[in-house]
Amino acid sequence: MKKTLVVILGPTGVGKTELSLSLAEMLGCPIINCDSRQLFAGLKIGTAAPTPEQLQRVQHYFVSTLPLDAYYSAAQYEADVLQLTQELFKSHDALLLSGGSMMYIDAVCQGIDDIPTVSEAVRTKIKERLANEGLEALVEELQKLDPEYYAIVDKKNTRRVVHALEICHMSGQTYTSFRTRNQKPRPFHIIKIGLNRPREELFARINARVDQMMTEGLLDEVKEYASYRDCNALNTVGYKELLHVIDGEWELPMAVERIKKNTRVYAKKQLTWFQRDTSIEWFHPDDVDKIKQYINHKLHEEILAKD
RNA sequence: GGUGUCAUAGCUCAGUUGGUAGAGCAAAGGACUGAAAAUCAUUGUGUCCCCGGUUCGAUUCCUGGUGACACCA
Repeated sequence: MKKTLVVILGPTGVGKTELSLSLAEMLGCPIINCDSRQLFAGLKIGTAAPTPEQLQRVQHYFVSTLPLDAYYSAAQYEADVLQLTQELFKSHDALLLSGGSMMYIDAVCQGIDDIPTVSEAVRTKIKERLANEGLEALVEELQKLDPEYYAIVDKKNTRRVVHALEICHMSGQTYTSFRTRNQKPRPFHIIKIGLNRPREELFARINARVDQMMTEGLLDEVKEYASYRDCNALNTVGYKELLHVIDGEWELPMAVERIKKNTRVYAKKQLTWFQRDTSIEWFHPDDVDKIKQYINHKLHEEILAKD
């Protein structure tokens, strides 16, 4: 029988965690976390990570497994999840992948191109040149080294330009040559369940959740890990704003408002990304029975199709 | 009841010496392939409270009304 990965996705704060637990119990399977920040140990309150009770209810993978200063990427996540699913599918017909990190979901479901990992030396070199010569100089060089990517790249987006240039230097080839955008085949079926609510409802939940995080002690959590401020893990909504408070630059109420706003913006960004994916079947998180019915229907259908 | 001030974008307000208006916040929409909760970029038509008057023309000036606030009774 062909194995199935059930993906639960949606904007932050929509209610993925609770529904995933319920589905995991129905399917008798563990949950693979697909939230790029819940991966880091320590970021609990601010990422709304599953609670100890929830972790007890259902076995989770990739929650709090990385040190804050770890280098990690969507590509690494793809490899890690594929390896894990290979193991888990030996004892399960269905697995649950739950989270809102768009690129991580795509990495698992479609794969991302095989691009060389940039060495520390190259990364540092380009970084220095960016500081000394400015973005425009790098854009100009990219035009020479990879005109095809130059034509389509967002020339104001430092990250994109720098990364393309890093790859050119790293490999001696164009960045374009690695960008096949081919969809990689997976040895399992994929069902995507999208969760969404009316915008007002979603935003009200987000605002309330931020207040809740503050009463749970988010400020202390940020203080505790403030020394990791330069790590990517801390470049996260909720953490970056409160670091300004710790530094005495912002008043707390203002920071809380910013966290709410930035979380709302993030939620919208997620929805924009997901909207392009026509394979997603959308539900309101409260329609638990409907969702269960849909999943059972799909699982059954795919068993029949396979047999 | 009297006097005064105010009424402009979802909110707080600016402004137009009379030629139908713009900031902040909020909001909306978008891009995205090895840092992605990251990074980048786009978007302001609103009965200028209502009826009338003056005027070629009123959101702007004037009469009246309505509402809010303040003060005096």
